[in-house]
Amino acid sequence: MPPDPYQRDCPSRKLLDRIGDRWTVLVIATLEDGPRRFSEIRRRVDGVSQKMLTQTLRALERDGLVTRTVHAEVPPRVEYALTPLGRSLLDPLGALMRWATEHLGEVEQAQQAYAA
Amino acid sequence: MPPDPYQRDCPSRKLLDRIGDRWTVLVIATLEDGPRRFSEIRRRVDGVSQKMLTQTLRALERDGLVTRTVHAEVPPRVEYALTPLGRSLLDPLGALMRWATEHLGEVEQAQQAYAA
DNA sequence: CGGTATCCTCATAGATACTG
DNA sequence: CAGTATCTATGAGGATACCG
Repeated sequence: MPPDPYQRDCPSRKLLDRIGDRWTVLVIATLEDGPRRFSEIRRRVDGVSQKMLTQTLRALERDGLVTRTVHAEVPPRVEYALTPLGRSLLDPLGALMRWATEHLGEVEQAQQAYAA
Repeated sequence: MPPDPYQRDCPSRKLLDRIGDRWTVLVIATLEDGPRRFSEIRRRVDGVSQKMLTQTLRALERDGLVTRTVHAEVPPRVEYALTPLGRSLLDPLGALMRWATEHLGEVEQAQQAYAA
């Protein structure tokens, strides 16, 4: 029996939740073109708090989507990069982001029509 | 300037949040093969409360992704169906669900490795 | 620089009860 | 059947302070 996110206790539902998470989507996309430092990601993903970014990155690390590399320098430099598994998420998440930006106008029109 | 979900106040970010929502994903997918009644959707999406399902469906209706049709019968029959705009989300969301089910095993392995 | 720890709040999911 | 209304509590997430 394959995983079934329609079932409430199937682990795939939790996974689906996490990969659709607001910060996860943007963080993964940020790492598309190569390793990035903590502060670079934070600047790129406007509005993410340090706490949430740390939390999101830890979860991605645990799930094997991202690696964390500490360079022994002063000041410390920490770089995050996508694993092959993480890279395999780029297409699905990219499609989602593209949908949101491309269809935003239609959605806003629908909202105005609905208000009336 | 196109919508940019990296910006905290861009409406596309809210939209992205909503289409990645746990219930939204499953509800949209449930409507893939045609109109469904409220109770059918509720049974299919295991664990969703009446409140959350109503809320999710209302949001989808407002955003122009789903239509709501009340059939004047006793007992009342209410059917939900995807609009063309809603159908255009099937591919991106389907890809996301497929990713979650196909890579669940790898993620779980990574989690076990991380624990050690 | 890149965190961790703590506190606090406020949104929202869930449970429950009621209705056209 | 398909909701609405109300209450509660839980936990996501922000603010702040401190640390290696």
